[in-house]
Amino acid sequence: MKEAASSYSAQDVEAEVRQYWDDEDVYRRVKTLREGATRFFFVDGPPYTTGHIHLGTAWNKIIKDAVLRRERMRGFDVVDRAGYDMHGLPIEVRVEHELGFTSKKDIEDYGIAEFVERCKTFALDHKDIMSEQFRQLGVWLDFEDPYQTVSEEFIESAWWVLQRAEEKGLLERGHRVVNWCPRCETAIADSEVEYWDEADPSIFVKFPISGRDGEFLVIWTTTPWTLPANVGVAVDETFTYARVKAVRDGAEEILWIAGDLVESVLRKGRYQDYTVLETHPGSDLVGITYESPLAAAVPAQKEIAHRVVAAGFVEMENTGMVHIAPGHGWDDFLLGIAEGLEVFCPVGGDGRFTADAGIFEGLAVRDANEEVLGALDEYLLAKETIVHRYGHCWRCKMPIIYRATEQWFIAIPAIKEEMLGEIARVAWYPEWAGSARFHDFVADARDWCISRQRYWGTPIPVWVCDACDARRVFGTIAELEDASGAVLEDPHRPYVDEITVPCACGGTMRRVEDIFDVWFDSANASWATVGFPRRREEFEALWPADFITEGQDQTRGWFYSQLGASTIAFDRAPYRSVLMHGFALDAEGRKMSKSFGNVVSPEEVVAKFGVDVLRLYLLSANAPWDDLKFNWESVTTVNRAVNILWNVYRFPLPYMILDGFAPECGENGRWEAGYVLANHASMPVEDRWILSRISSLAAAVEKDLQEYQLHRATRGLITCILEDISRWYVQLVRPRMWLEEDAPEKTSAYETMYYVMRRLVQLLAPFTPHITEAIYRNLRTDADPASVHMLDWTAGDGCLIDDALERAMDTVRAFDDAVATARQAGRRKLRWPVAQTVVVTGDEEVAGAIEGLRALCEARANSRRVEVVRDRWERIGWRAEPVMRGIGPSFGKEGPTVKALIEQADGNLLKAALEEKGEATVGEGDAVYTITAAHVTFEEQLPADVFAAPMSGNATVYVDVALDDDLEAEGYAREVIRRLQEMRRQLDLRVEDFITVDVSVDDARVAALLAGDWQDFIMQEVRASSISLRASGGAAGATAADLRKEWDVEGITMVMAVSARQ
RNA sequence: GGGCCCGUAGCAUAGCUGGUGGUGCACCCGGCUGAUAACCGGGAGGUCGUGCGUUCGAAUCGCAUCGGGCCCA
Repeated sequence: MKEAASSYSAQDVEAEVRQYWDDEDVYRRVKTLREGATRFFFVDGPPYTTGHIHLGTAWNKIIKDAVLRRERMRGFDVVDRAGYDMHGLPIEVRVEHELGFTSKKDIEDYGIAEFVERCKTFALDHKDIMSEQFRQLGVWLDFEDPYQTVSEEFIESAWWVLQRAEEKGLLERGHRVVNWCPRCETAIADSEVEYWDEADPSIFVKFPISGRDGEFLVIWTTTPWTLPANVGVAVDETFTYARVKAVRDGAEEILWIAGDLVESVLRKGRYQDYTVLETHPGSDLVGITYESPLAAAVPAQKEIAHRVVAAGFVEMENTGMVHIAPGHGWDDFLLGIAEGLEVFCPVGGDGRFTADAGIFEGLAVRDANEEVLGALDEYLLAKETIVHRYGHCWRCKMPIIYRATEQWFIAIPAIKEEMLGEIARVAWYPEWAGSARFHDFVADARDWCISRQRYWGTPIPVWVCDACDARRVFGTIAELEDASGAVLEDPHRPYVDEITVPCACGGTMRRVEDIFDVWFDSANASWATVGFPRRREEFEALWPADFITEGQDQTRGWFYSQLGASTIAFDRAPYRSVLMHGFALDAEGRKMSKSFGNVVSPEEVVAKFGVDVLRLYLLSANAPWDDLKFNWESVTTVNRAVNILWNVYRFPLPYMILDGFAPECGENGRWEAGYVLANHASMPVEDRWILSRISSLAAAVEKDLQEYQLHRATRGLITCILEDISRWYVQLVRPRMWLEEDAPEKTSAYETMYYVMRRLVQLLAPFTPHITEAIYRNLRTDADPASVHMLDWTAGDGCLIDDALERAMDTVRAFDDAVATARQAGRRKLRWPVAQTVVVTGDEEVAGAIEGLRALCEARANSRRVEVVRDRWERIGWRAEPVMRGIGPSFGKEGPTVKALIEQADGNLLKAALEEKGEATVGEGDAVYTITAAHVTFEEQLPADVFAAPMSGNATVYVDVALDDDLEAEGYAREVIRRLQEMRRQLDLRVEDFITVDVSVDDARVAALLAGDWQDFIMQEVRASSISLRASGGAAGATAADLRKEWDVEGITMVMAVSARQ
């Protein structure tokens, strides 16, 4: 054992520990230690390899690390392979940016091979940067060999699943409306769409009804550019629609508008007057045909048979009639299929109109809005601007469009019931994450569009014959190489695109150009992480995962994609238990974002307070599943707790070292808590108490962790350090630390303190791995495991738990508080002894606790005697209070005299007389009055020097602060001692050093009080080899002293001189 | 527009199987001090987001509404 630094420096401690872990390869050794034990299969949700980690990413990995460190301590051989998500559009966009590209054409001109190579380099570089950042957070995952979605092995696992989907008939190719980014020129998933407010035109348009001149259907839209693709109008069959004659500037026209909306629509169109001619249910309108108002501008529109159809999604808003363009809307598309409407989509992948769009050809769709409005001419009934939420590409932030395209889908609805059944079998923390949130999400799930028209991703392993259109899905690279006769060096584009396969029909099969949605990559993590399908043993032994944990955003992300892929492949969920955690927000509960400037980086916190404080803060601040509102003040508070842990740890070290203390060990030389387990029955009561507390704490921590109540576990630990160890046990045990002789009480104190620290670091190790390692390494015996992280987990020593003692000690602490309050009221400092302290209570448990722990109470209260009185303490007197309401009627104008007499009377005598005879007399001579209970009430009266304070638990504490010579002498002696100790400290003396002392007191009486026994007491307490204590004015004190100070002690000047003994 | 979660003193948080609202930090006053840029006691500070309802009684249950977050449309 070495002494510890006098103040905790996170930087020093953590750097040293990290150095030790590196030098000794501790992480590997911990893993080796558990090899061969029961496996615990954890799967890391792969962060995307772009940019740096933020507080949320840090929180995520810290939760994982805390859980896994504990599982290792519990004896499991933990599968802890880190993972990275490395394909996809975000990286493509970053690389495009670096190269100054603006379109897919730029990429193709540059060369797909070169482009993909740059994407790969980007992903690999950022993977390494992030691994280093995670390591800096003390995260022990396997970053040496992480699974990477770009690896051949991983790609193969995705292929294998797609082949299963094909076998089950779940893989579909179809013409669908998808979210389309016109800049990236690809379909993007619903989950890749970000919404924010955008200003758009809000227009009301007249569609001329066929064969009825001057009669129109009125529709509303915010996307004028979709009008060239209009093929129908939807109505609700049950709504009432009005046929209205409307007048504007003298001209009349007939308009169809939903009845309730006529007024508002016509006002927007600035019509001066109108008459409702007739009303009809929507069902009557179905089948009406109309012409496109853009027929002149878009020739293709002339060929389209426009008609009114019924739909369930129409709402009583705007005009109650919905413009239908199946090529540009999801609902429109489904309705179009159902109604046999044409799917017309005159927009290309670049977001520009094609030749089918007539005069609009070549225009980017959103830019074409103005042109369309112009072409509408008199058909435009009204135009406003609306600000509404509109979707944008998550990477390039361009507004998305909806576009009907050829895509690949997984038919999720076909396996939805199975997925819901699996959700119910998984253990969710919290429960509602699965039963409510995830369940509802999956219940609404639609087909999953898995294809993207991009370059950097897992290629979709589908080959289609250019002659007969037959298709083949390859599940492994070997299978593809077999069929093609070619060797695939790299499964990425463009290499894989070069592979052709002969078709049975004699034609040639070529790969479809698409790549997978990145979510389809990470969906395979649970089997790819153990090398499936190439290697099967691990998979069969381990899968599905025992535990995963990710943020609530992954409900629609990784929790979902994994469940989907796993249901396709194995008909079951890929995880047994899931902890869903919250989001890291700023102090105001707002999302951290660069544009708000409210981002707090993990590095910032680490630089100020260290990794352990960051970890303990993140884990204790709130429940894992609640959003975390980052708060610097709370971080400071946690920092304080960690500092106190350090202080508590270092407090006994100098004494232990001085005494050459070594904890009692087993025959193998390891510490096994042998001393306390064997001797606890005979140990001092405060030792037994703290041993019980630590054991109870361990049991509580265990229970909390079983439910992933990480915040409760960590808060329990922090509270124990602060309340039980620092504020109580250390205070109680302190005197025993400097007992000179080899006393059994001292051994007991050392063994207890040692036990407390050993158990504490064991329980804290998963959460604050550095400081616990530093403490453990200093405390461990040579035969003990080298690292705290090699220890076995503990749920506490049940045999040390003594509930009754814990309750009794709670009572003593309440007593301690009450004494302090009473002393404060009596203005008697704790340093000054008092003669008597009395606890008045009718509560036998309180009485028993005080009496059972009387010596402790006396020491804490600095009281010569502590007594319990069951009913009434005889020293509490009664003060008589006159009752004027009774005195007035009885004594008339003598009332004030009686009042004064009662106030002066001895309340105790008065009360006794009244209780005995029912009446009493006050006054003397001629003025004697007889009073009864009607004239007086009694209040408690404390003797002059007694002060009271209520104590929780039906008790009151009374402290008699009166001084006699002896008490006063001790008080002054303690005042002198405290100041001499302060001087020792200023001289920076070691605990074992002796001093010589000279004290001159500017008060002869006090100097006399201190002479004799008290002088010896002072010598002993301050470790003085000689002392000269006298009244000042006599011979001058020694002139030479290491330190001389003049003190004001309770108004008396004392000059003290201290020298270290040579 | 829908689903889920959160909303308690200046800040953070406990209580949420209904019975007079706790704790920590910060603040003010006092004390202690051989852990000492620690520690202890006391005090002040709350419309438990808002409204309505159920109940003898609601922070706690129900409905509505507002604000924040994640997700979906």
